[in-house]
Amino acid sequence: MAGDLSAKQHLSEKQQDILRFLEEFISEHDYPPSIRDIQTGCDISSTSVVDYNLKRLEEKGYIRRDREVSRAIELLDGQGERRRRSTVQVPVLGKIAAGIPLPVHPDQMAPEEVLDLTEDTVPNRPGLYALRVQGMSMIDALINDGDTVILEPRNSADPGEVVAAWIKDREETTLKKYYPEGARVRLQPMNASMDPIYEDADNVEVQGRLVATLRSF
Amino acid sequence: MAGDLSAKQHLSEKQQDILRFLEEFISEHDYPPSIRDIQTGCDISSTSVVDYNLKRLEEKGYIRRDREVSRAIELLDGQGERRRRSTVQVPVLGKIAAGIPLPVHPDQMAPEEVLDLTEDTVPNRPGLYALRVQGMSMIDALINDGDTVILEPRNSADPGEVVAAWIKDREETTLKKYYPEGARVRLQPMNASMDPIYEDADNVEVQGRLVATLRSF
DNA sequence: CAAAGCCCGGCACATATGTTCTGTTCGGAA
DNA sequence: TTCCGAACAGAACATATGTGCCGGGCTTTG
Repeated sequence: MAGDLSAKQHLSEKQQDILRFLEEFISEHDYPPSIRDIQTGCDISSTSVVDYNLKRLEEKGYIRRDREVSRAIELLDGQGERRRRSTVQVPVLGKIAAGIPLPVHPDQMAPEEVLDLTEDTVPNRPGLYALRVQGMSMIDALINDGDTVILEPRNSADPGEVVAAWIKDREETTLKKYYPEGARVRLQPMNASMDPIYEDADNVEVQGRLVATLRSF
Repeated sequence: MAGDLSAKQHLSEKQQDILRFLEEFISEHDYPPSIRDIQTGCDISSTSVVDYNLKRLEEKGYIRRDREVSRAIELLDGQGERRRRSTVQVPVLGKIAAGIPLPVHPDQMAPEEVLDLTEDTVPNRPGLYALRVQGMSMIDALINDGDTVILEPRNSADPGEVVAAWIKDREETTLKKYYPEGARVRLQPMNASMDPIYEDADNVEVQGRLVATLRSF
């Protein structure tokens, strides 16, 4: 028990109780409880006891408080890191299938739905949007029917980035790794066992960069 | 303008300003601002003006307030639905590669990292854990090197579910659709163009159910 | 033009809420 | 025992914060 460096510092039962209550309250209300909310919620006899234990929790890196500010409690992870990362709202602009181009002006479209994602899922960049994949035309990009792809609007790409490319003469959008090679472009499937295709640079139009893919079951 | 059921109701510039400030403040502090915070943050002359516009925002379904409670503002989506879904903490328990079994007792392992995910990414079920995929042995499940898989601990599965199955005599974990067929089990790759494999039921051990996969670029 | 309604300013008020002070209780150390 | 610090009780205090009221400018409507 002693000298256990990596272990969480000891929390009294009351402190664990408070921590649980904080989580529950916040997830229910979207704002933190007041000291008296905690008092009644955890059956504690006095506000000073709550305050006392909150101070201990703050010392141990489980919460952060702003003095004099009501309900100013942030949940931390026990090592002083913020636990509740901010979320990013990503509009779902529609479906994508082989032969259907991506939306050209994502900003102007009315989203049919908005995804709430954390930065553990997608990096927070401006203009991100999502599309539902319909059909299996992108199986060579390891993307299946029903998956969701997150894209960042782009007109060009650096070599090696995964892009949504509109191939003009085929009238088709494809997701591939992008390698410009002089007058032509090599488009490499994500599945390393598959062969690349080559197109004239004129024939390829970068429409966006692939940022993430999601699949739920 | 009248009778437009689906459209968002008109928001004054000041109201949009307040809404933006709310988002910004909450994502920065993890707790909502007070009326006076909004006042100074949006350069509004009086608390009553803030209050007035908050009332309008509440009527229009963009926020919800609890009366008499300080900082009790929840963000809604304009149709009365909660916008800030609660997040789920999913521990990353390690890597997975061909030939490496899944952790048997996920609860007891110390996570090397914790993912913060919304319910738009994974359903909130107890015991979820994540693994980083190493190597391309799961390419037939449309899962690539570097992907993250989210699993739910399970000892059995319903037909058609995607499971992590330990195949004893091969000493290998595989992700496939699970179809029990009498004394044997059909394991169907997720890529519909690939053929299923068949194993004796005795030789297959369900270790978990695949809940989601994530890929970032 | 008057009446009505929307939006705003300024201010005082009530209360919601964090803080602090004084004690008390309980174990373990000296 | 005595001493001391951690944890707890209870209450008073100070301020942070939501609310109500009154009035004014502005537009709309008749």
